[in-house]
Amino acid sequence: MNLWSDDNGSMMEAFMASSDLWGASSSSAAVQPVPSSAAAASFNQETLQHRLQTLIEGARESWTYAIFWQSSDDDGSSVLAWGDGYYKGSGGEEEKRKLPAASNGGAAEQEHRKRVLRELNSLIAGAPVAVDDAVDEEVTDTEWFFLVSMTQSFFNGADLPGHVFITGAAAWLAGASRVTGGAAASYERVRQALTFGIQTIVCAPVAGGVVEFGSTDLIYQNPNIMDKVRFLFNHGGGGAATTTTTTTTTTTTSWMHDPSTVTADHGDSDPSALWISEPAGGDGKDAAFPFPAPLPKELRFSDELCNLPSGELLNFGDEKKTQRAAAAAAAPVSFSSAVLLPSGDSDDEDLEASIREAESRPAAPQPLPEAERRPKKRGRKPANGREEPLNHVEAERQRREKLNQRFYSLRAVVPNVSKMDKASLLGDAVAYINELRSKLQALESDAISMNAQLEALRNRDSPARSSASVSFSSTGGGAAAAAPGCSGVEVDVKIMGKETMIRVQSGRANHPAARLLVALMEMDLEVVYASVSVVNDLMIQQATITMPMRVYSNEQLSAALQARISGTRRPR
Amino acid sequence: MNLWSDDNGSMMEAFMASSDLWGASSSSAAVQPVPSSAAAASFNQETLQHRLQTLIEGARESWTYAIFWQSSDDDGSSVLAWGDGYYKGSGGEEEKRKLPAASNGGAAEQEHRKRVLRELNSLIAGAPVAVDDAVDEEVTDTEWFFLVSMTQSFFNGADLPGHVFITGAAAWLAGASRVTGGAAASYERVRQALTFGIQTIVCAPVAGGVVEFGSTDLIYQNPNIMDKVRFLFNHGGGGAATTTTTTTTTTTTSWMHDPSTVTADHGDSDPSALWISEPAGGDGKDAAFPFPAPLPKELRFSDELCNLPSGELLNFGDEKKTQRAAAAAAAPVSFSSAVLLPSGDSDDEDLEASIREAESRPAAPQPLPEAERRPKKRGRKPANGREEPLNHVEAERQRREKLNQRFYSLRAVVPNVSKMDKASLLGDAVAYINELRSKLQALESDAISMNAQLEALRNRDSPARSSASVSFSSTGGGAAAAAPGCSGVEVDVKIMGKETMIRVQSGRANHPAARLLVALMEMDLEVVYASVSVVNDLMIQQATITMPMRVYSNEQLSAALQARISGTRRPR
DNA sequence: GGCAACACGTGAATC
DNA sequence: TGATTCACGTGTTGC
Repeated sequence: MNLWSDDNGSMMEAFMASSDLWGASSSSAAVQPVPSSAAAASFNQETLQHRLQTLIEGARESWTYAIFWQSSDDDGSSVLAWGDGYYKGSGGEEEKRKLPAASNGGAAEQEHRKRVLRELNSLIAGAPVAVDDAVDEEVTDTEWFFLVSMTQSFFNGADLPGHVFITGAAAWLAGASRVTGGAAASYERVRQALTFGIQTIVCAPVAGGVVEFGSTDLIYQNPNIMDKVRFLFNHGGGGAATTTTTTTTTTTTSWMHDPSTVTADHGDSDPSALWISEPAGGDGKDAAFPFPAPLPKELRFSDELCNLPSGELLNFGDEKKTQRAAAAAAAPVSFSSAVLLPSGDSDDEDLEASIREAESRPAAPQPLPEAERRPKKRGRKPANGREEPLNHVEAERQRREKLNQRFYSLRAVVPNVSKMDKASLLGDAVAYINELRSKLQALESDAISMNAQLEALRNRDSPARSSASVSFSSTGGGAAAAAPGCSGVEVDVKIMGKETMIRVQSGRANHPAARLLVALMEMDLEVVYASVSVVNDLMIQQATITMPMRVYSNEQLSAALQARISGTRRPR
Repeated sequence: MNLWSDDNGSMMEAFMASSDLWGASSSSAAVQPVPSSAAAASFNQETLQHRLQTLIEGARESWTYAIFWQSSDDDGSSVLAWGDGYYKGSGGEEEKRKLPAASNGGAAEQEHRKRVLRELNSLIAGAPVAVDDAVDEEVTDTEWFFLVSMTQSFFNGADLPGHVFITGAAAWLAGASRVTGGAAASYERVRQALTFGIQTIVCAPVAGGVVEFGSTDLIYQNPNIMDKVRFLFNHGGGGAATTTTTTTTTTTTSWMHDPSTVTADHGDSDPSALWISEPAGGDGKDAAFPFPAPLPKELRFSDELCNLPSGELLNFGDEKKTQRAAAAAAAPVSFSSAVLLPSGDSDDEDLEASIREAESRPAAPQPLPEAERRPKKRGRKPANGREEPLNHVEAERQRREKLNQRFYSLRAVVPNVSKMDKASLLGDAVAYINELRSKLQALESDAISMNAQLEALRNRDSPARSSASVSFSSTGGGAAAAAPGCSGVEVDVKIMGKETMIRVQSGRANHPAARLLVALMEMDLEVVYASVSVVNDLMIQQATITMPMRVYSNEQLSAALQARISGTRRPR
């Protein structure tokens, strides 16, 4: 039941872009005014709309909606306001029947909703043309909840999104229908969601705001969707380990980067956070929901997940797939109504597509449906005639799926990914690995030297030390007047007992003094005296350092300093 | 000029697999016997042959041959012997003309070579049938060099491959023709290569042996091909940072994992080693060689390399592309001769393919060839009729190329990749990142605790000081002698015209000198004089800097320095 | 409308 | 021989 599928996608974009007009609308809905929703267009590196859609549509759970709450903290107090949203609707056929009967509040409420929608529609369409009978469809609870959300905002950490944004800790509320009196219900938004039939609501902090998504189903915590959030809403800030679980019924368990587990199952599990599922509760009122209670996570085996039961990994949101799923609900209906309302006639002509979509989503327990699942390609030539390629196509689909899954995982562990595309991700991953590695190397050498110092300090009580030797540097060796191609940095080191004298002659460019001192710092050598002088373009440094218990040899020292001073790397 | 293209590839495999017979052959070639070449078939996770071919064929430079020297150190002494090889030949048309005239040694040598080849051929074909006139083609120098290589082996680090294998450091010898008396010529293999017209020879250590490849062209060092070596010859051992440059004419420069640079140009440069090109020399006798001297590396810009001049990144060896290139030389010739000899008639019927291959390899300077380059797809439906998709196809090709390049780079920095496929690579990369991260975290906490211990031990000797400690060891601190705000750092700044005098008085702990100088560096203030002295536990720094055009005010400067010196952040 | 990025179906090659 | 991986050309979407 997909609203604004591709057919009216542009219309929806206009709808979203014009949301700043809403504050001026004479909407009679009892909601607070929108503070500054003009931010929707300012976040433009791929439309938010599309990312939300990707997030929701690709998931194997059936999420109902997704919202990006955008922070606009230009003024002192931060405020989260509607950034963008995507409404998918719940499962499909039961929504129309169930919800109006349940808690819709009767005719008056419906009339109210319709009136508001009419006004909104007229705002979008520019003129109030022919939208009257467009909204005589019933407005479901979740639709209404979603639409009303557009008008809401949260100041200074207020309510659930605000809290998540301030604390930087994600929240996953599931099964709240059974604990309406619980702690989470203190949030107005959660309470509201509950009354409108949302059973699961998740808020995750992202760059510049909070992503909230929810479902009328009971969905237990799983990391994949959080990976996806991080991937799609690339938040460089916040750190990669800020997510935390908060559940209404279970204890909070945060799990940060346990490498053993991640390494054990080879990157298929979420590397940044583990969501402990709540085993109890949830009388999943939607019996068709494919993941009963302790959803079958794929922590199955270590090396490769090539031999998965087919259909297990089909959860990557992509254009075609979204279209495919959306095609089940795309119905011939008047244009402006299609924007806000799902068409009532769900008996569409594209029956196969809906069937396929319905049976490809629930991870089919049988190994392969094989003969069914007609591909029903959209705009491709089927090359029909063989039966072999159908299987091949499926296999290839799964291979791509797996690859994308891996990309998600990689994205989740690499911070500061510059762009969203795969090539950049790979490049950034490489850079990140190198950064990590060099950091590790630096730390390791630090640790070694510290260890040596520690040892030295400990052993200083017992007077059995071997110092005294005075050796001369090996680098310069008299001639060595800046060999061709070399960097023109001369380093002389004289170790004299506990103290060591260092003389460095270099150019004056690139801050050699800072380099020398940083190098000494990183080797944990304390400076007792130093002088820097510049004559013409030559810089001459002289330093005396203390090195209790000769941690480094003469050669090590001079080589290290030489490298650090003449190196291209700029210490920071 | 592709020997053993796909058409006779199986024949070539048989040829290679039967190489253990060679020791028993009555070959009259003056070469040492092969010790144990039966290893060719033991390295089976993708044929070596194919990987060598991929390595060579995909590169943008025109390599002539590639050899895998396999180590068989089952017995105590290690020995490198012929593992597998791939011969591509040089450019093409000039080979036949130039080489026989140059140094072939005349008719006697030719007769000798032909006789050896005949024997080899007869060994392969099983019976000496009709191979007589097959080898009346001239045997070029490089072909001969390659073939003779099959019979060679290197004991215990002897010669260039042995040395590379023992030291684990790659070697890139280029332009050696001008320095025949140089150090590299002490290697017999290099000398031999030179005499047979090889101008560039590269040896890289890989898992279980050494990959050697060479060219009759002068090819300067570039990291891409090394990435590819690492990717194709997945060496889990050896570490990813073992490569080192050795050039006959320039000084050796090794460059290990400089993270700043890698981060700066965003993973497009080779992350593991930088090959300094030799700017001089190289009267590139092949004028058509596309990369003149300081080959245009892509260290061009920082963020993304989307807008490359098209055709820049075409260097990934792949089946189709290899086939395409090979098709240029596949000529109708007798079977057994085609195995060892290129057919003489280079005027092939597949003219378009050769043209396309010839003009797609040299990175075309013009933005896009546009109308030319007929796709000439092999088994695909062309959907001809439009002219738009041709460009699209090219763009897509380049996108894939870039992605693969990134995969190579990633592969190069991730050790222990379990399998060769992309999905495993990604998974392993994720695991590796997490491993690194956890290691780093552990080390960091170790460092903190060690630092605390160190501090404690140091303070035990002279219990008179808790003053001025800018200790960042927030962990053990206890009373945290360094109260926030009063860090015990005094900064005086006097701006006097262009020069500015700075005086800093602080504790001696935590390297305040380094902090000061780094702060100055980051504000881009050049030091003309500085002195650091320590009296008791007090450090007094004095510095004179130049500040043309008063960029900072007195207050800004002193505040910034105060913050940086007393801050907890340790500059790196 | 060009262009970049992506997923898809498909042919081929490998094990 | 079936499974799996890969690159290619193509359609599509969003800027």
